[in-house]
Amino acid sequence: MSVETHPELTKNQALVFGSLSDAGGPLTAYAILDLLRDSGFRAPLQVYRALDKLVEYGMVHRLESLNAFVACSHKGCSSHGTAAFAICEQCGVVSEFTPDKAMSLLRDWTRSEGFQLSRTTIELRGTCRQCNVPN
Amino acid sequence: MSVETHPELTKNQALVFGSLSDAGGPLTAYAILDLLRDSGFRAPLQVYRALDKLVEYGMVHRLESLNAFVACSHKGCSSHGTAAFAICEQCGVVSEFTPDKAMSLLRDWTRSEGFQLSRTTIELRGTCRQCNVPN
DNA sequence: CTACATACGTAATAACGTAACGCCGGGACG
DNA sequence: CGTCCCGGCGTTACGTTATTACGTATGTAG
Ligand SMILES: [Zn+2]
Ligand SMILES: [Zn+2]
Ligand SMILES: [Zn+2]
Ligand SMILES: [Zn+2]
Repeated sequence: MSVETHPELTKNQALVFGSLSDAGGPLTAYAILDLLRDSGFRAPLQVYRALDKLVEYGMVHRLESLNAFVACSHKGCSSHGTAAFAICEQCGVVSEFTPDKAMSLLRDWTRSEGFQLSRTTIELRGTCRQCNVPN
Repeated sequence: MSVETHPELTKNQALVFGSLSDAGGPLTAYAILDLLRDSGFRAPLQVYRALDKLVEYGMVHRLESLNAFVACSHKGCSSHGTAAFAICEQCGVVSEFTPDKAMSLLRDWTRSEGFQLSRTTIELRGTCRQCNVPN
């Protein structure tokens, strides 16, 4: 993986990334917009443009099954491989992990099919340990 | 049109499933709606309600990264485990496969975390063999 | 008959996402 | 210096995806 030291964030990118980091969990683009109205945000595009860059930089991940975005849980966001997410349907907590062995098997399949892989989405839905306790 | 096996489908469910089967690939809910206007469909909810049931029956899968739906490629739709999808970004072809070994590793992770798994989304984006030919 | 469950039809609205326009500031380069 | 280009930005308007709310019809159990 190339070591992507990435340029200073623009003001809007920093605001959006700050919102996601502070939230400590997933936010939709429109939720971010609402959080940033006091900072001058007025339209969805301002959020989506910043999110596009942050995703490109690997600092933010998109959760396809939620139509939401979450700050990468890796400190400093040094580049990492494919991320996977466990999403609790009770409490909404999202845990990011790196499914290296599973990815290796998926890549075996893509190679055998001649499929050139560019991006992988792995999202597990269920109930986290906290929400599982019988009470 | 298409096969009907499995639970007795209602008229609307059969129409939606037929559209997806005939398409041989993913369709959005609104694309299905347009296809079925001549059959009397007038509103998105008619499509979404049918899709909900078809997904519940395992006859249709939702592609989260496309906001689209696809008929299960297992003819007869005998029950199967978690499905995974390779989506060609050039030609749009979607290949369904069963990532049993990768799922087993993902389940190892969920067990170790006490996460109770209910649904899994695995979607690979890239370029299929056809679209990869040097030419 | 009543109560409940399931499917359905329709209208309206919410939630998510993008196209198109123009403006501005900074860097390349003649 | 002037001019060109380009990335980021702000705004309007629009397109796409999904749900809420309400009412109807039908079948079945008690
Ligand atoms: Zn990450
Ligand atoms: Zn939880
Ligand atoms: Zn399937
Ligand atoms: Zn292709």
